[in-house]
Amino acid sequence: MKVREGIDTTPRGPADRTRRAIINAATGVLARDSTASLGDVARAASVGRTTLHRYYPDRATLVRALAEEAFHATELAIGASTLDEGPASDALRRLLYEMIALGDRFVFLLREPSLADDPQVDAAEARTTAVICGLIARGQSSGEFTSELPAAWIAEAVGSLVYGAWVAMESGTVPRADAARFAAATLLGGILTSDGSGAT
Amino acid sequence: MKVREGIDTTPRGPADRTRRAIINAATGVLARDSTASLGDVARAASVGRTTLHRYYPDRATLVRALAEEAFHATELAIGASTLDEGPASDALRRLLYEMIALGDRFVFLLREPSLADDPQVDAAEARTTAVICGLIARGQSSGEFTSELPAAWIAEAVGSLVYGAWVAMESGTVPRADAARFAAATLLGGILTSDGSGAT
DNA sequence: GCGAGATGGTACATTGATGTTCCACTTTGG
DNA sequence: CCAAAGTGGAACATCAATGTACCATCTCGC
Repeated sequence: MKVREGIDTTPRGPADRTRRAIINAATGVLARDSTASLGDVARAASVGRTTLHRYYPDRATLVRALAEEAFHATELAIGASTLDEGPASDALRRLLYEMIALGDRFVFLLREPSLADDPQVDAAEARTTAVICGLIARGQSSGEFTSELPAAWIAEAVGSLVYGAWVAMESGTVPRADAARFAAATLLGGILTSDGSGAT
Repeated sequence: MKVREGIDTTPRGPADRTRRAIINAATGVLARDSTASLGDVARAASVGRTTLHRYYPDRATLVRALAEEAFHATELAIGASTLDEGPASDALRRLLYEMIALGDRFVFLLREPSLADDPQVDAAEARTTAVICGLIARGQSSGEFTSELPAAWIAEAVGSLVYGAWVAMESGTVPRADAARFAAATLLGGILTSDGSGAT
């Protein structure tokens, strides 16, 4: 069995379809309940538990595969946001839209406890954080973004708001179509009215 | 993993001290890893596993007690923020400070999977959410806060940023002393510079 | 139709967390 | 000082999740 399989996008074999079904279902289930049993995962994927083990002998192996998939998707999202082009604020807005479109996949990375201090994951996270911090720094030196807040904090706020948007969509608090727009508006402009007066 | 101590409010019985030690330690441990074993919890509380069971026979019982404690603390925090007084923006700022000061206790509520669809918890959460939404609505009708964003979303954003601030403190990304200020600045004013020009 | 590949189900062994019981030890209040 | 309360540890029994083995079935392409 090849080591890196589930990561690539190419719709190869006919039965590799199963692998993707498992990846997708497992990400969804585990993002919502990290303590779900493998039986739950298998059921969500409409697959026998045996088959699940055939593809991913371990729970650890499965989780790792999901993490790699999720990170790959995240990197694609970052790439699709073309962070180097145009005003930093527009780039950041694009990034928020792309990250929120990741749905499950981003949230899974935040919520799976076993990934908490995994060196591989930490490294991948550091990489993407660095890219985002780069964008923030660009916006700060161009004068678009405030320099009163450290770039690292703003990067953290990006993640938090993406997470919040997911929760809000998940609970029905906010329509899926609006979530990204709301998150972007909140992060960029805050919630104060422009003049700040309390005038009615 | 050190857990904070002196949060105790009611200096009741002499050996009820143990109960508080367990509550505090357990909240800290489980907020960081919801899959931690009861042995881990007991060790963090410097208590025998037997003693832990003596106070909380069940894991479920323990978790419920922690949740009640956490919600109580949250309600105290909201109360201490005097949300009805003064400008809504100041009130919201106070709320952020208080909630971030909750530390573990707020995060635990977000991360414990078994609380996900607990009716008691949902009810308590709805109560606090309603209060926060009330504050937001007040700010919106006074013209302080934008009305372009639904109050429910802003309330969600509050929670997300509190969570983000905790993570940032936890990872050392942001000094504990600054986290609340950063979160408040981000939520209220956003990250764009006031004029929005890209002028250097 | 046939064989290869893939799947699902049953059955089983293992493991780690959990909850309980019992007992010896320490602390504390009187 | 003594009894009561509180505590920790060892030693279980239980249980759910996990991982494995085996087999029957299904569905392809040929």
